[in-house]
Amino acid sequence: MKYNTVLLNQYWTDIYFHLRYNHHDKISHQAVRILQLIEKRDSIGVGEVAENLEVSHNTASEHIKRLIEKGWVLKERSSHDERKVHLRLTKEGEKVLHRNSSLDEVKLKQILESLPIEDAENIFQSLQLLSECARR
Amino acid sequence: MKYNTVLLNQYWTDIYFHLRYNHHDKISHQAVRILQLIEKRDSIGVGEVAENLEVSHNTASEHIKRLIEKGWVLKERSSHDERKVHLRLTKEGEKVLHRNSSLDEVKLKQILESLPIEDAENIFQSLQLLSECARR
DNA sequence: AGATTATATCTTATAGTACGATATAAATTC
DNA sequence: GAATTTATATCGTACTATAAGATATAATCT
Repeated sequence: MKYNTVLLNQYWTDIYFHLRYNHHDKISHQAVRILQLIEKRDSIGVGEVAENLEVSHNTASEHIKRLIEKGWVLKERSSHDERKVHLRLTKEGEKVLHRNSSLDEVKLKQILESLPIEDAENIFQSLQLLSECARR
Repeated sequence: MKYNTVLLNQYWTDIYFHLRYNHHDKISHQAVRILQLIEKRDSIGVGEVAENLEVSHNTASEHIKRLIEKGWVLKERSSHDERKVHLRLTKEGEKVLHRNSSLDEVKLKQILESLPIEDAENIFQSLQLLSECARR
């Protein structure tokens, strides 16, 4: 069977375009990427951020400094190896990331509640399955 | 019935985090937003871009100038009203936007082909339905 | 003690973001 | 047809983001 990934992507981008948050955060491209990385990874340091964004370690260090100044990220030194840093999001950082990458929960709920239960459950199960495959 | 939109968003962001493109485009936050807006709207001018991004018209005009310089956007004057501008994406602009908002079609295809046909079809139909609801 | 690793800071350079003021040119109103 | 409105463009200015090389520091490993 041939799958129409082009059409699937059209659905995907339409959903995000129409259901995303209308926020007023002043946030840069790299800032969102770093926040995402920190949230999705169990434990991550400055070097791994640099590697992932494909920028130099000093650039990554500067980015993180700015995110800490904004109150979105916390830095902790590893107890085993005091050179290493563990990054994690603050509550505010989680909120900012949510507004910049998730679907608006009010809009989402309205749609789900307007659908027949089996359709809503299908959406839920489909995304669950796809996310599990995506994580390998 | 209560829907767990928080969990659904976790699936959503996991999917995008793991299946997005690893691109090397140097692109800013606002540039992606404007490209998306131009692609999703039938016809859009400078003023509407400004309104949508909630920036002043001169700022929007500057953004668009830069996108034109990069070869991602084309500007055409309306034939009915020569003051108005119609913006549209170039082929290259479409590609850049795709790499910055869509799911990697190779990764997506691999996953869909690894699933039972009814699961893949369910994913397809679920996203189709959700996108239709999102567009109203 | 010396090498390596992980991160931070300083300097410099370029691009992105934003807006007020002003300009232009087409369309509309009086 | 002169005055006004509308849509967009440009100029000047200011501040932030992005990036990397050079250098520094401090912990850990050999």
